[in-house]
Amino acid sequence: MRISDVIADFINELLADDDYAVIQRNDLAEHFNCVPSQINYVISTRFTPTQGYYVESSRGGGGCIKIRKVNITHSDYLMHIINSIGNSITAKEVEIFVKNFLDYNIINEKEANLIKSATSDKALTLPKETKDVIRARILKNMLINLV
Amino acid sequence: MRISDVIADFINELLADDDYAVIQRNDLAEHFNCVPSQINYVISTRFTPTQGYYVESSRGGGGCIKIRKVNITHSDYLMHIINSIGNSITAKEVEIFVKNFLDYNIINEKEANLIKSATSDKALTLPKETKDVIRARILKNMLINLV
DNA sequence: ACTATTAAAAGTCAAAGAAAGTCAAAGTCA
DNA sequence: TGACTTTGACTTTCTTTGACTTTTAATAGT
Repeated sequence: MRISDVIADFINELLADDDYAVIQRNDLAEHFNCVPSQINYVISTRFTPTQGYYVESSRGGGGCIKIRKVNITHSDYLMHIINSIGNSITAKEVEIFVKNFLDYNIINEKEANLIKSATSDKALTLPKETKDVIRARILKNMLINLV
Repeated sequence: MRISDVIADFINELLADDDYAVIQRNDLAEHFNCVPSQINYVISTRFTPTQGYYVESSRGGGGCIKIRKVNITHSDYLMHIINSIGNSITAKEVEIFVKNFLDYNIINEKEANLIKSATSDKALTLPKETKDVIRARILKNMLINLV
């Protein structure tokens, strides 16, 4: 069995008990006898927003990685949307999604406005191709927090 | 948990009771078993004017540090923050702002998560200089919705 | 009372330390 | 051979520590 899968299983086990797993990259790497960056690999391939996870981390003394699992059954509609978003999206498309979420009462006005303003062209002053890619990343990360 | 966070929490607790906290740097350092300058670090990273705190101190015998929480209305506070954000901001700084908004009951958990995820390094995979500039733009755009 | 001295604070700043992140090369396996 | 995995050198971020500086209240000496 791949070491990546072993580590992923370990994290999943932590997540089975609690909906947060807090790990320390170096400790975990030592525990599994691998290089620290392997942990990043595992997270970036198996704990992405598309897969229903939200990850935060902090560096420096006392730093750690926090992985949150989202309760998918709660809103598979949103999960479905998150999965359907490619790696690039326009502001217009975001607006349509947001309007639907509002219609379906998945989010409220305030949340809708937060999403729209975070992903607006006004905020993202970047070259077109980069802009739409970053927008997709932002949107997915935000949506995972609404599930 | 980081010693800096422990100290910050301690000060916040003092501030929860009263609207100012008076501490003695050396005593506090001894109490938490750290060097005195650690207290300065905590204050300069977590109790800055932009975060809504006003700090005074006096040296010499009987000297002390007085931290006051500035009391203004939510919308004034938000406007103040929006104006104080330059054209660039780090994820760490956003986190501290968000923590303060939560403390002030300006936003709820869900909104806090939305702001953090929209401005996280995870979402903004861009070169450092660009990243912090875009982050500032996103944050300001989001905050305007909360005023 | 009025200095001069002393000691008790707090402030500064840079180095060291402790995490995590990135990226590309090398390896593996279907 | 092409996609996925493993590895490691290097980078970035944040925290902790400590030596040195500055300020000022307290105290002692006249």
